Amino acid sequence: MNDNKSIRENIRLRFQQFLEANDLRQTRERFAILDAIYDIDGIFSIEELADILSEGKFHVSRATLYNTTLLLVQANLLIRHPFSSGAAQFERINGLQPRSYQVCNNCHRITLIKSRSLQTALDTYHPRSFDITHRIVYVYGICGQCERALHKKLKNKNKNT
Amino acid sequence: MNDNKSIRENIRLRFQQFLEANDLRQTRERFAILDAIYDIDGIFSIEELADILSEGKFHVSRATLYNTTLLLVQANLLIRHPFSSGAAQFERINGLQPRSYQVCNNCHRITLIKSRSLQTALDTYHPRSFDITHRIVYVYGICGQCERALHKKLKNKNKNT
DNA sequence: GTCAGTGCAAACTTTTTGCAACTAC
DNA sequence: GTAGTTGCAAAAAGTTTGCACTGAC
Repeated sequence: MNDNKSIRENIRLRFQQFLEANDLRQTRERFAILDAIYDIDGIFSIEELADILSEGKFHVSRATLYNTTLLLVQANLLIRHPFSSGAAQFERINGLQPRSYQVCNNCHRITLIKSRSLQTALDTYHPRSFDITHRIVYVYGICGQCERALHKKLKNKNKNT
Repeated sequence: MNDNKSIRENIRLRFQQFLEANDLRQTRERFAILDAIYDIDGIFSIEELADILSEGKFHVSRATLYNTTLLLVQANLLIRHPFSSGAAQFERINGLQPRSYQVCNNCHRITLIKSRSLQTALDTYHPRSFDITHRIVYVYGICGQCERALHKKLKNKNKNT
């Protein structure tokens, strides 16, 4: 299937339109960065993005990476996650569908939630005088694996008292 | 109403329980920071938190602030937002109720959404083997004010062509 | 040809770390 | 008394900025 290819074309077109609408130039760097981002499956940092690009023999400076990721976030082609305290973490978005993540407070593992009911529930929310570009849900908690580990730990602790 | 006071007591108790459960010490600093956070209404940075504390004549080092905010996030008494690229932005949570935010891509203004339907929709989501502590929804888009401004700008641009 | 965009490196901001002093348990 | 915590300051990590050069329009 060349579904993936057509998604890319669509993404590139949307970025192009965004640049035109905002009187910004269509540079090789900007499209190379967009392409690199759509090569990455999942969450990445600026550092990792720079690595991907240089592997592909395309060098861009830090300044340009920061500048372009900011533009992509504004263009709603990229999201910025609230995880971690160090480097910013990004993830590409295809656009309109709401994305939901399950985040474990303990092991910090992040899982994409694919709940039909949650999706439709979000779709039904329509605020007045606010033009939605995308929605993200974070469900924080303790995953099954950590739950069992913590439970075991607690049991051992009480035993020793 | 002393509702506020009882919420505080409850929060302090929950932090205390969290510390005990994790074999962590109950220090003056930790509770002072928790108190300061619950004095702040809305989003704040580490810097602002330090200011609030020193106004209250309580000095704590950066190291302790970073350490304690991390603990509070783990204890689900504090959330960390994905906004901005510089300093981390935090906000207290009372706990169980899901929180929803409307974020403007243009002016970056953040508004708390109080939608009954959105709340209940989120409440109906129950994943298997995942113990939810809290949920946050971010609805990104363009606010009415920016919408009008951008529209006007676009009109002027076309006029000049 | 002009000026927005880029690269580079330096500056700056934010966060983390090491170690001595302190204090909760 | 013994760790876990804290403060301080230094180091590291991450991001922004200034300026000269380049290339999109």
